[in-house]
Amino acid sequence: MSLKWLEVDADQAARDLLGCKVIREINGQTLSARIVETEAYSQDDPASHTFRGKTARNGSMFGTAGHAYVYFTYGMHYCFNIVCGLPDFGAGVLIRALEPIEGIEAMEAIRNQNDVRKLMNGPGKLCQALGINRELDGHDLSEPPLRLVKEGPIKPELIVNTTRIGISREKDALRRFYIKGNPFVSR
DNA sequence: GATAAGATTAACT
DNA sequence: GTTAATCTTATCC
Repeated sequence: MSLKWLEVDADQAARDLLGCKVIREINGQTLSARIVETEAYSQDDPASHTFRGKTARNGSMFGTAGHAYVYFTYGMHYCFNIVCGLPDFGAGVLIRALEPIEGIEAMEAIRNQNDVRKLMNGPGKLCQALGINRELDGHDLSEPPLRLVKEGPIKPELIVNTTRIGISREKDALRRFYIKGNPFVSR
């Protein structure tokens, strides 16, 4: 399936990604989960890694929509983004929380966490649960071992739009989106 | 070459 | 609510 539908601006992509499914194949095992919380970032936004142009770290965000941008932060966590918009414009959507579907036991083991609500309710947590690291930076999400499948759309009245979490610039921008009432949202 | 900050998390008080 | 853990990257000498 083509991921051409991600060639839209980051805010639209962040909305469209809610409800979509992420499928990870690892060690002969299949893990899957549904996107319930996202944040939009783009080159014209001072809070975005791409604001000051292309670097070795953020290069994949200037690539084709539907690919992954994975970065390492705070000395211990990875964060998973989905590139959107047109090539050469650095934009993407941070996946902040997922609702576990398949492979819950395996993920509980790797996370050392047996409460499913706390399994993938944060950007660093879901990367640990799915075994996402820098090796997947730039990966085409229409191909294994990490795929994105369109689902939804979520009804507009079920999407909550708020300020983003954990940033120091552009704190007032309403670029965080999550599914109303979903128990797997980070906060 | 040095330094400060970071799209976080878990464990405390 | 506060803080430690831990290290890469961007930015500035």
